[in-house]
Amino acid sequence: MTTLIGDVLTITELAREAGVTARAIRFYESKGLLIPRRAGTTRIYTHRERGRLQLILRGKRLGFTLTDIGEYLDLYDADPTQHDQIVLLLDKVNNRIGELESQKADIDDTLKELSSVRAQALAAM
Amino acid sequence: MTTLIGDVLTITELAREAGVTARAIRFYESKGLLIPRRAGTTRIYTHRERGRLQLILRGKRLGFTLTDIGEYLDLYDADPTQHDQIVLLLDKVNNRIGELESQKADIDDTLKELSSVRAQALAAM
DNA sequence: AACCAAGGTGACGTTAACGTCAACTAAGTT
DNA sequence: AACTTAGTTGACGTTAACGTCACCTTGGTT
Repeated sequence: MTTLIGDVLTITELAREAGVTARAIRFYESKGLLIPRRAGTTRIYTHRERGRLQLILRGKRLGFTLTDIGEYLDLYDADPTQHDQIVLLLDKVNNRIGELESQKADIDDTLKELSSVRAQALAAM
Repeated sequence: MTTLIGDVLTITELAREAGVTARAIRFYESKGLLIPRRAGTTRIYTHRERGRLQLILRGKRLGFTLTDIGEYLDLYDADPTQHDQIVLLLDKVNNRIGELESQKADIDDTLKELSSVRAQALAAM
């Protein structure tokens, strides 16, 4: 393949950079989460796609489904010039914030319990 | 069925209380995450099983697999009298704590971004 | 005795998120 | 020209976590 000029990547380069397989990246695209441009048939990835991939991976680490992540990504693309869009956007954002806040609470509860388990284990040594 | 006496529940009662299906509870048992006593063939659930079910559900909310959750539950059952067990336990606990801390960091990053999205939406109104 | 609701045990179906071929194409290499 | 190296598109396989029957059993109720 021709070496790409400028700040763009091929699928394998992006895959290695992000620590995922090329198959996974194509799969995300088939779900509409990534829409790279093409040079003929070959996919080319720019800074924008790299950012979106990072958001996808973070969403996965947080336990969201790809469908969830798709809606989440739409928040960034939503056109904030239409009033109805704004209201919808604010609603979605607030919901997501609520979800994450309660997830943080779960994590904090779990961390407390693990500290207690650890303390008991140390006491038994 | 005979009404159970004392602080114990049938599978449907536990299911309703926890907001899951009886099928799911039997499934968790088949994976070794719950081991209720039996009255004949009927499963009976005590305070202990209720607590474990809550831990299972929280683990799921946090995005862990049932296999992960199984190991996690073992941490509470581990016999802390044997030195080797303690060392292993501490290792697992510390790993889990590390995972959760980085998950919290992911959440905080996402919350910041969402706040920014929200601020921009509000500014556009 | 007849019945019925709650519970039990397989066994198969389903969705999500990829992995794994297989077969083909386009672009440099030798 | 022959070969090799990405990259592409189906198509089928796989694992996790249950849902959904279908069929059987048991303990109260009528």
